[in-house]
Amino acid sequence: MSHELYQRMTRQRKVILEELQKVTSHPTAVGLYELVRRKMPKISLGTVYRNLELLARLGMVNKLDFGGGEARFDGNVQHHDHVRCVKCGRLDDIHGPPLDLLGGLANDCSGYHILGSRLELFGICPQCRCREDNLVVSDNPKTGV
Amino acid sequence: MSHELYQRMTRQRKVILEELQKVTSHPTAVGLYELVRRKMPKISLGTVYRNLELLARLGMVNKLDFGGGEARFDGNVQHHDHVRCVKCGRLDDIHGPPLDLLGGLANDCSGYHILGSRLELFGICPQCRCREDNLVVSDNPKTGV
DNA sequence: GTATGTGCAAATGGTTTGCAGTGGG
DNA sequence: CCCACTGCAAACCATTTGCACATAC
Repeated sequence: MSHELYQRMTRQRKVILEELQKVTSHPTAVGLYELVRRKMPKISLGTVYRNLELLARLGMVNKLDFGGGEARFDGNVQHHDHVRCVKCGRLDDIHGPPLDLLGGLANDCSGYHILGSRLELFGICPQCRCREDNLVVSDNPKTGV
Repeated sequence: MSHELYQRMTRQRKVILEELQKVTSHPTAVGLYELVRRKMPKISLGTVYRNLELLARLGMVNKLDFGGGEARFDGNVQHHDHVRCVKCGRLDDIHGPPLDLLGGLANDCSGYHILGSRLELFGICPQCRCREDNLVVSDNPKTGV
């Protein structure tokens, strides 16, 4: 998306990108920090934040910043929509045809120059529906890992 | 939405609700705090936050918590979508037919029990387009007031 | 060699909370 | 009269930033 280029591919930047592309779980910055620390124990959280921000600007990762406290990150940069669980905050992909709504809407947006759109669905995730039935699951909704 | 009821209609709660319903500008908590202080100078920011949270739980106001730092609040509780300006953070209503997308999507959402949806468009607002042409506007994007 | 990147720790900014006192019903 | 609510200030938590050192190129 941007034409800015990073200057150096540091070991840290490489591991951060690789670990994020390896998972499908939309980790938070802290969750990814914990993943990356397994490979590189001395990395700092600040470095993870700085690199995620840079990679997001470069369009190499997606920052999913739908309110609710923490942002989540996605190594899949193709446009796709998401579903969030209102109970645990878990975020999943929506598989299926992308929603192209811009055509019909761009005309009546109070004079805005429309650049893009984002759809968030919310509901109860399968895990939380199970929990309601007293079944145990092992995911950690807090860090998204 | 919720069946919880507040216990007391305090002066503070009343003014907060009235001031929010009076404007169409989707203020932040701090922006609303400043509006309310004109009527009630000794009110505290914590009280504004506590009441906004309660009123949102009761479905009497809408909390618009699309990432990007601060949440914004809307006294109009009818469902309607929003456009956000990527330059100044301003948030406007989308006037026009509501987007009912749930029907076609609910089937393929990874087993989620879908409760609702929210569409955010983003672009450049009329004010920022003017600013690019060196015109002056008086809005305060910071507080949304 | 050198500017960019890192680790660390402190700062920031929006929001929440503990507590002692207030007031709505 | 009493418990929910308030003002105040401190705490919280995700994120950002300043600084001295390290390292990719």
